[in-house]
Amino acid sequence: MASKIPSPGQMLPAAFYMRQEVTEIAIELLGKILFTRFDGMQTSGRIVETEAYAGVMDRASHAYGGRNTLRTAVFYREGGCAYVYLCYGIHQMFNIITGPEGLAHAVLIRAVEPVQGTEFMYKRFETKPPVSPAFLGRGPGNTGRALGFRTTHTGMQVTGPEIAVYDDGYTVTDPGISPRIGVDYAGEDALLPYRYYIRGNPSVSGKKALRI
DNA sequence: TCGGCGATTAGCT
DNA sequence: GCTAATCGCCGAG
Repeated sequence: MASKIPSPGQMLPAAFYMRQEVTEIAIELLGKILFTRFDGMQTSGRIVETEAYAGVMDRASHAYGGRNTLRTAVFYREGGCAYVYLCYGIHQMFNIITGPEGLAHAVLIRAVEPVQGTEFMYKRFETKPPVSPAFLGRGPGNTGRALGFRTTHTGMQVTGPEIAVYDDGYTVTDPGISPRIGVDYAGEDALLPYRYYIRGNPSVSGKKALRI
């Protein structure tokens, strides 16, 4: 599936991210191409796993309870900008802020299937034994690393030129749906069916460490 | 100012 | 199944 580079297609406009329904946006992002160009390296991957974070009412969200700090201020901006944060001191997690200004919704990109620039991705991993390309974008930490995201990219627009999302015509029918991963601290909100993925895709995370 | 901890991952038992 | 790695954030004091 990742063997050929798709035509660029149409970049999703800013209006796509400004809609109210964050779960709808998270589902529609499945199958789209996420592109980055950092430090002269162009890389892209097909989004195969996302999670929705529903603003100040969602205990799993960094904006829960209306929290508004230096780190989370970007949540309250108009949809269409990046939120990249450091997790466990190691992993750069890439999110897209959605909804109108003030709503504080976000979509976490949890996995991509590498499409373009895999040689740069391998370089970013300084990878040891050869692994399948699918491994490079499996899970949010690996996705952030493969595509070169850093926390300093927070606030950058995802409508180009450094970050962009394209629709190349790939369609997803019957996406998988489950509770979000790693948010047990969120109580009842941890049970919300806010994780979406392309069934059977080898880059989707969660499956027992099959590190091919 | 200080200390606990996290939207994770990989490697070892 | 268990845990180290690793550091900025944020609530407590």
